[in-house]
Formats: sequence, C-alpha cells, structure tokens
Amino acid sequence: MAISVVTLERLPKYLRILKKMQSENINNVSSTSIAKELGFNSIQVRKDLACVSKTDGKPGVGFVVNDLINDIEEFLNINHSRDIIVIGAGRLGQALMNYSGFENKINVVRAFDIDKNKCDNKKIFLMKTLKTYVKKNNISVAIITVPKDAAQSVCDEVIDSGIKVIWNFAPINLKVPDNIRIKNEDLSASLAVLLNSY
Amino acid sequence: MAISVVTLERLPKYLRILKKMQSENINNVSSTSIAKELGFNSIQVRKDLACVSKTDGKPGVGFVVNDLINDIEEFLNINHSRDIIVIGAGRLGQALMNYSGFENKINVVRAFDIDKNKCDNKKIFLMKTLKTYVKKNNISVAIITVPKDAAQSVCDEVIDSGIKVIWNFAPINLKVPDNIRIKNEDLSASLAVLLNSY
DNA sequence: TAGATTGTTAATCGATTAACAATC
DNA sequence: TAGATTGTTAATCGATTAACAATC
Repeated sequence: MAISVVTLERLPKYLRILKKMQSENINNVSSTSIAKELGFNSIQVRKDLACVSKTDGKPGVGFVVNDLINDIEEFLNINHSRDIIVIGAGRLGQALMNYSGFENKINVVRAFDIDKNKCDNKKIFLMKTLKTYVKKNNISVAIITVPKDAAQSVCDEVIDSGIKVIWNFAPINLKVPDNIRIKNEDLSASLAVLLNSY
Repeated sequence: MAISVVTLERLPKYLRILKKMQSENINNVSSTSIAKELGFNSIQVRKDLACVSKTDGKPGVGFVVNDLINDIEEFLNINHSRDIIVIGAGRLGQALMNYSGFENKINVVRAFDIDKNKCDNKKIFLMKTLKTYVKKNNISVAIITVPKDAAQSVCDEVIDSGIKVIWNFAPINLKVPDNIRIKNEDLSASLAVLLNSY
C-alpha cells in the first residue's frame, strides 16, 4: 500500500533525531525512545519505520541507527543530491535559499527574479534566463515566493519552463494542470491552528 | 465537540475565497462552488461551515458571503487586532514581518535580535528589551526564527518573558512546559511530502 | 533466565463520503 | 412548480491505539 501523508510528514522528524544520535555515536535506538523524544506513540513509530526500513528491528534491542538513516533517506528519495530553485528573490525567497533545515542533499541553488538589481547577488538571476537554466540542468522542483498578485502568472511561466513540482508560498491557491504536482503552503492556516487549538 | 485540526486548517482557505468574492460584490455562495474552487468535497465544506456559521445556509441559495466572513473571523478569533512578535531578525524573520498572507487583524509588529546592527531597522529591537515589551504590551504570541543551535535557549527566554504561544521555524523540536502552546513548523516535512506524494 | 522490545492482529476512534428528505 | 442546495443520518474509509505472542 502507498505510504500515507501523515507518515511521510513524520519521517523527517525521525531522521533529525537519528542524525543527532549518529553524531553522538549512539548505535541502537528503540521505537520507544524515538516516540518519547517526539511525544508520539511508540506503536505508531514502529509502524512508520516498518514502512521504510529494510531490516527488522531486534526485539529487546531496537534498530540500528545508521541503517535507519539510510533507509529513511532512500525512501524519501534524498539519498542523492538534488538541485531546486526559488522563484522570487524577496526576503522569503532568500531565507529559503539559506535555510539550514532541509536535508543535506537538497540544495537550493538559485533564485530567479524580474528585478535586475537583485541579480547583483551571485545566486540570483533574471527571470528570463529561467527556461534555459531549467532545461539545461534538468531542474524539476521550484519554490514560488513571489507576491500574491503575480503568483499565478509566474506559476504558469514556471510550468512552461519545464518544472514538474511546485512548492507555493504565495498566499493564494495556485491552479495547475493534472501532471504538475503542487503544494500550496498556507502559513495563515498554520497560524489559525496555533491560535485556536485547544 | 471541539473542532478538529483539519477543519481549522481549511477555514482560512474558505476565508480567502470569500473575501475575494466580497471584493467582487458577490452576495451568495454555495458549498459546491467553494468546494470546486479548492478541490474539496462539498459535503465537507458544508460540515466545516456548520461548525462555525451562526445562521444556516438557505437550500437552493447557499450562504451569505458577508455573514460567513464574519462568522469565520469570529470563530478563528481574528476579528480583533492582535500584535505578535518575531524572535530573530534574519531573512526569514523579516520575511514573516512583511508577509501579506496573514489575516488583516494579525500584525507582526516587531522583531527582536541579539545583533545590535540589525536594530537600525525601525521595527527591530535588541533581545534584552524583549521582556519589558512583552509585559507592557501584553503580547502572547511569538514566532521563533533564530538559528537551530540557539533555538532552545531562545525559546526558554521567550517563555520567561511571558509569551504563551510559540510558532517555531527553527529546524528542531523545541521542548516547552505543558502550559505553553507550540507549533514546530517543519519545512523539511513539507518538502518530503511534496517530493514523494503519489 | 528475565526484561525489553519487536511485529502483527484486532479494536477503537475520527474524518470523509454517500444517501436523502427538507426547503428556498 | 422544478432545480438547486441545504443539513443530517448512515456507511465507508483510514489512522491510531491496544493487546499479545515472539524473540533478542
């Protein structure tokens, strides 16, 4: 069965803990200890790990930290390096270019913008060079951080350039064709939950 | 019964559509049309709206746009203005200070940072002035955008200043006492879902 | 061995969707 | 009236949690 979105969302959290343990030379880990660290249920952790790990955990011992890291990275498809780009070199775009929380092999390599002045920065380029760059370097993932009103037309342009996967931070629901994968990141939804949860 | 998190997350999306309609002088809206716009199921939309709207929709007609906006805003507790602050005036912190996607009444009024040089900006202040400001202005919500390694100690300091609700963007799971509400925003989890969903 | 932890099967819980009578 | 749309009740679906035998 295909993995569920909720499990997918938990995997990076496991990965973070496992890498911390790795850096502390801890060899084995139990689902109980991972669960405790994250405030999850240990059965849930075990079920999640069962979806991705190639070797079973050992009763009484737990899992091998290094193996688990490899298995999760392979499953998440982040065991090979991957270049992604940002459209819109405003503050948010630049923040994402420098974000330290993405997995090691994910590199936000370039931002594109219509503003010539922004292109002084070594990693920011003019929007009109987008299509050539995407084709030449086989980029498939783009993050959109342009202002709301520009977002849909920029999105169309990005798709035209050959991008297949879009992560949208503009506060608008972008419409894309069926063959394009999109996630509309909704910060106001996150805030709504935070302000109102129990 | 308490509202579910998933419903809570959908409400801001409805609000966005409704406000767009309001600006276009559309008076009535059906759950079907909202659902279509967002790619949701119309029964789901109706159920969600039933949780928050004070007056029933009219069969054959739908809901009154203006009323729905008021009801959702009241429910989400964003019908009165609310000041929130940012801790860490890096690119992400500044991006959030200028983000246009939050609801009107939510104002990110100030950022705090340990770097004196950043405080040239009119809205950025030294960290050591945090506690006084929070107490004096009765601030209850803070966004943390400091580097990962500083995050937990900054978080402790923020709690000590009197903040009750924390929205953490640093890529680490912050630990807080039971009486503090926290959301660890996990961008690498979002990316994991995007790269691997179906 | 005894204790810790595993994976699996079954039970529970909650969210989504379907069906449908009511009504503007 | 006929068509559109509502709110509610029941069915389905999937995720979480509980129970437990197996085993290191």
